[in-house]
Amino acid sequence: MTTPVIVWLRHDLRLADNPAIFYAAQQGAVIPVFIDDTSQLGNWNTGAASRCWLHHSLESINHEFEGQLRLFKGNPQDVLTQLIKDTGAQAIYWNRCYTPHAIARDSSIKQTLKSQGVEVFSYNGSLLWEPWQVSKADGTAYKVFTPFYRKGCLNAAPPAEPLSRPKLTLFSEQIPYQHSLPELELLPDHPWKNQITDHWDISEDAAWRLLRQFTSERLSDYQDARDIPSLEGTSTLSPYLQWGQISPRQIWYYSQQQGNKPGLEDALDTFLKELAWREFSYYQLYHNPGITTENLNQRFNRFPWKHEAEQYHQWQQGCTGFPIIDAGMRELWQTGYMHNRVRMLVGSFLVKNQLQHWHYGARWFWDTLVDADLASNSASWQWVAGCGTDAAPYFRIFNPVTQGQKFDPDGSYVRRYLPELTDLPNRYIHTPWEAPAAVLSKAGVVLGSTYPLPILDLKETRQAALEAFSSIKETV
DNA sequence: CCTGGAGTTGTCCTA
DNA sequence: TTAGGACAACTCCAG
Repeated sequence: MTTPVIVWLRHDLRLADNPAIFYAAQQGAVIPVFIDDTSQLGNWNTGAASRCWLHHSLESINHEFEGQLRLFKGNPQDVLTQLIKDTGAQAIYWNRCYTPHAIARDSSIKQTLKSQGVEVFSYNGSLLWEPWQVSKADGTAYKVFTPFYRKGCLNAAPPAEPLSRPKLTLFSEQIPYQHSLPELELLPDHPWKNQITDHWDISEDAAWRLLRQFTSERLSDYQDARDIPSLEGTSTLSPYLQWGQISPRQIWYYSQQQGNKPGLEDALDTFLKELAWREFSYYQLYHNPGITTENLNQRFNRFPWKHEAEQYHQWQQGCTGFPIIDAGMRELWQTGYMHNRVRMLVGSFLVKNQLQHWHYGARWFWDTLVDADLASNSASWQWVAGCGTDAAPYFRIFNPVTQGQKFDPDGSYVRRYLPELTDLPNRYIHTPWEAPAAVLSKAGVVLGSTYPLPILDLKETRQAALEAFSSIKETV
């Protein structure tokens, strides 16, 4: 029997286009390993919704490994050292992670294992371009998306072509201290977990079904449909990307192949640009590891945030009295996902109408999103708050009523998540407080009882936000 | 070196 | 009813 080699899986739970598995398979009997890292990831341990997703991902990929996926819990350094000793593995393979703590953890482990004579091979399995390979002519990092993408990325060497799914020889000996999946306790002891996973088919095959369906049926309408939250206009591939059930390279090349038809140019370009936004988030996090907690624009360090526990709670629970906001927050709670446009609206509401710190929004999203991604989450919250790279201008304050009327004109998104408003006519679906008493009563709506009254005044809070933003201007 | 146009996702007021 | 301008400051980048 050949010497076994370890593949340490993290955010790359797929068999195809997985460089670590691909190259390990050429070397010997593969020991696929997943470790629930209980050391600490800098206060960013995997959130509850993501752990649900992870549970099902591991279950699914374990089938692909014929039940030979080895699960552990603990400090990866310790687990791997022990495992190498016990199995006689001579080499370990992994695909890179790009969050600050993972980079530090992996480079330390790499150094230690190498000093013990173990070969360590790491690959890019989750980005189109390595963050250190894209820079301006003067060598510094881009700060604006469009030149980053158009000049920096598109003029660089193209992403590697996806790798095929290798034939594997699997290591089959017993490892006495490995865990079963339930022993990892990834699922919360709460019925909420079922709501989340009922909405998703979690596997590498499911990711591909989604991509094929998206490119064949939905790409052509992507430009317009992606803004309408009641439609399935977006790809919803984000959680699969986050856990690596599909790779960005697979999406990049497959969608270009399928979208290479007259009339699809613009839609394809817009879709690829969304993948590039994911890249840009990782790029920003790599070059500014502090963005998970610190304002990129330090002027915001003196922004007069308020923290009102009750208002925060109303936002979290989707009880603000603004239907599009509440529908979004309840979509998040029920499905672990929220439509992109609605994410912007609830973000703007928390940060600008409520003047609460973006940290609170980022934390809640981190815990409740199945696609929670430290890079995208941090960069996007800073974007909404106005303190990030290429941020939304301070005066861009979304009006939840106007946005609701524009992007959910028939209220079908709102009604899906707020059944208590089902019978309200379209005319009042985004402004129930303006409905005459007779209309409310006919619809069975009692404001303040079956559905909340608005918790704030949009006009006043908008004005307060403009003043707060003007208070931190450089010239003042 | 300087100069000027452009930059993910809006809203409100005025004419 | 609809279109246009105001609402900052700053970075990137082509000329």
